[in-house]
Amino acid sequence: MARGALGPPLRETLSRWEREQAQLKTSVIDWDTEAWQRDSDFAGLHRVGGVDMSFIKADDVRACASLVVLSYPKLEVLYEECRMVNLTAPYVSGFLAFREVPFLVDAIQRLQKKDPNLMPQVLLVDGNGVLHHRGFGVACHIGVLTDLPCIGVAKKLLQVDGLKNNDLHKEKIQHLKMGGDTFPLMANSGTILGMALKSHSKSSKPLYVSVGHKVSLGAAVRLIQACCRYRIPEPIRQADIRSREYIRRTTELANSQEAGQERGPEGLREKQSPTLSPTRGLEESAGEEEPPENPSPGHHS
DNA sequence: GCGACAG
DNA sequence: ATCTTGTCGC
Repeated sequence: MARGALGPPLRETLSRWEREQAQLKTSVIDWDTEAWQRDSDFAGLHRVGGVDMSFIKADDVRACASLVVLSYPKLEVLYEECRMVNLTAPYVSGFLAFREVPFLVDAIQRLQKKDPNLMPQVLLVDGNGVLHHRGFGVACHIGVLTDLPCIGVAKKLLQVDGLKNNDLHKEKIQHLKMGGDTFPLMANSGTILGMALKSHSKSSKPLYVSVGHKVSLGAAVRLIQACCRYRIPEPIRQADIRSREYIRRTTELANSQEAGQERGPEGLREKQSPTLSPTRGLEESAGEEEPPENPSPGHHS
């Protein structure tokens, strides 16, 4: 029941989500709003945030949401939070935000309350900004809800508005020579939706950078490049690493308790936040299991 | 029927 | 997103 069995209730949810995106979209600001964005060395920029979520295979409900804040330009971790959450929405391409954003915004707001001095001045988001079916990807969504400058960083091209991952596109990628090289991603309308960026000399795959909120595309690309020690910009990479590790330790703990203890449902459950107010979404998303998919065995050189 | 499908 | 080891190269 991956995509075929999604019934009428989901269809209604999707149109509700579309309306919500359209409404929030009117607040997106796609130009520089901070002085540091206009400075070639980002003078005045000291804290860059990154958010990401990791999931458990064979568990449709529990996931780990992670927020990190790194210093700039040294890219050292100043703040880190990982938290287990209960998902309320499935993943649907074009609606990623409704699956992940509530927990990430929560994390931002907790930081704001707990340690305002560590609030990031810009947030890097795993996914797209305006490079999106309706021009309102997850990076825009978080930006509007938090009022933070946000940048969308996707690892794969979302083929929308005439953008195609075809031979021409792959050829352009081949032509990217050194780290920092880019080419524009132009929609049918002539609008530049984002930039393909070779973020690291040794990576053949580019990043797809797009405006989320309160940044220009030029500043976004420059900052992403400045944050890349490896292919993935360090704030997102650290959030990813830490959330995966958190999941790994959590499932390990669960397994050891199930094996060692006869039955101890109390010890582990305490780690979850008791005060989650799930946004009204799909009630049935926590229902069934899915048989694992068998990917065809890839064989390259 | 075929292809696409951010995470 | 997740399932997964070693391997080739600097």
